Amino acid sequence: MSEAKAPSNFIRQIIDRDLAEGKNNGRVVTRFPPEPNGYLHIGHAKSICLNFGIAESYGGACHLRFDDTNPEKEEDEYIHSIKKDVEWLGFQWAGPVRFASDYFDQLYDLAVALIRKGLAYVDTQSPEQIAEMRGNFTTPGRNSPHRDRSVEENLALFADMRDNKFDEGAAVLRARIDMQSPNLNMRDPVLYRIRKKAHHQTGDKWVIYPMYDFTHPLSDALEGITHSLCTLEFEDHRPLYDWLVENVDLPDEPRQYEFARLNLNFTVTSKRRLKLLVDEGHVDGWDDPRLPTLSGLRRRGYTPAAIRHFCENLGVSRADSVIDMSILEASVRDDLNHNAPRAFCVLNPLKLVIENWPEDREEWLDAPVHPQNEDMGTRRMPLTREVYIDREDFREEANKKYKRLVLGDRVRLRYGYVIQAEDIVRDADGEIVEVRCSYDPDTLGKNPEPAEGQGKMRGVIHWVSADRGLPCEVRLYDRLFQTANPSKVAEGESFLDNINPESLRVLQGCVVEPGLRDAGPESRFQFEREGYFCVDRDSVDGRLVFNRTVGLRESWPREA
RNA sequence: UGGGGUAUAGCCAAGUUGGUAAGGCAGCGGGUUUUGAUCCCGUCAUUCCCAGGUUCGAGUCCUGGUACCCCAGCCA
Repeated sequence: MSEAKAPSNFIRQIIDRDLAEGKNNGRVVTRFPPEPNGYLHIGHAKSICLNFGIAESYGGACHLRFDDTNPEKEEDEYIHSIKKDVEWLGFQWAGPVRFASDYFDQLYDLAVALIRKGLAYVDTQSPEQIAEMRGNFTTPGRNSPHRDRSVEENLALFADMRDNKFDEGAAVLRARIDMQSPNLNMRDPVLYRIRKKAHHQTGDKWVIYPMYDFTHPLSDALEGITHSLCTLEFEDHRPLYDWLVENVDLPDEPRQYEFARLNLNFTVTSKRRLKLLVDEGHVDGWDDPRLPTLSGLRRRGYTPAAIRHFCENLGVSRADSVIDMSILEASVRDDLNHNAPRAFCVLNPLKLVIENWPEDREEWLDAPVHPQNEDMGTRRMPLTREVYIDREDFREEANKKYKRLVLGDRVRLRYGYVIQAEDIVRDADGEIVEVRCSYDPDTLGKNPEPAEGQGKMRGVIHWVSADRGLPCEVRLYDRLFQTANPSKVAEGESFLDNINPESLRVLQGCVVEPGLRDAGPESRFQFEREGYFCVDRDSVDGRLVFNRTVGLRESWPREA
């Protein structure tokens, strides 16, 4: 796969300009700040590629920082999976894994400093009162009766909050900004709230937890982040981000820039919805191959390179967009086409008996591992009297557009001999259970002489020895949802109603070439003429399970 | 309804002192091929949300509209 030089985008232009102006002493430091409350998905990959990609190409650094300010939703399991996914994509964060919770002490001190400046106060109104007083789009907010408490009183109250002297919800620390602001985020936003819940990192040390709006800009400043990249919905928060950076006494002044999040059609990328699909068992866990989670894509057979290439080709802009699933699929096809070893697998076996082939003869044929890349070497496959071909590759009769085996016509067994279908055997129900054929011994590696009375060579089909082939299971996936925008639902319906009932088709009794006996989970192959597949972790010794990553592009007329 | 944003091909997306519409995916036509794949070649916006205006010249500037997205958590 060609090394894509990261295309220009408005963020890189900002950085170029900053560098030209000598800002930040020439440093470029970004961060990827997931909340450990779910698994990473393809949308996060865009952010990861952007942040790490920028650090890489500017000789800067990118931090991995867990934005763990809400102990009610966060879990260790997510921390592990997120680290694994970032590494799997091929990125390495600078320095240690960081946590916003690492800064809880400093954050507390900064909050105290804000109180001292008269820029923050403890509000002991109820949540309902606070919401009511905040006003709405058309009505300005009204000042809290506690807005003008003395610094001393605020200091004491905030200490009481920390010291567990209040019930949950009984008090919050708020910034003292402007209740009249047309931007609701500036109407004295809550900075700290009380949550009597153990935290996965800090245990029960704290009963007060800082809000995202307070934590994020200050964590950025504390880490010396220069460019803090986030998605569009945080745009309205930027004035608050700037307010905090300005009013707090820290040397670095990070800047926030927003870009459009990635949306893919026919799937969902919201942690809430993904979690629901997992929790309600609509899918087989967070790594279900139908999910756009990174672990799901990995299990599906996607490569890190394919995902990175996909993200780099997307571009970065501020326009809302929905990318076609087909573009993601194209990226993995492109990668696997170049890099996946080839193999034969018959998905829907139909027995083919070569009548003029001796019973006990077993001929090991050479085949390239990759027809366009000799460096990948060769593989050997046994040809025996009885082989399996796909039912789709045989018809009693067909028009000339059909390039497979037809009764009376000839076809090549790929990397083997040319055969001619002579007869068929049916079972009691009239179903074809066997095709009898003859082979031409003079056609290995060369085309047959045109001869009288013989059918034409219609094409090439794959096959697997009936004696030597390995039985396996193949799982064919389709899009998880039937509608392009699953979240768009009629009154009273949920996105779950848009689930595609046929998103998974399990094929039993498939047969794969014997060379794959020891293939381990996540090894990827192109099953020639079928598509790209990878070994699923459900495989057990002696019985492989394959997931179809994506089919080959098919551009032939189906009416043939 | 107040605020903040965004509109360039079927889907993304470049376009930066106004100078005559990149690239990717998809599509279409042809060639090669022991994978109906790959690969190769060609083709694919007289027009940039709409309407006016400025200008020799506008996707880029001005004016006025329209559509869509985000915000009223003690979530992130």
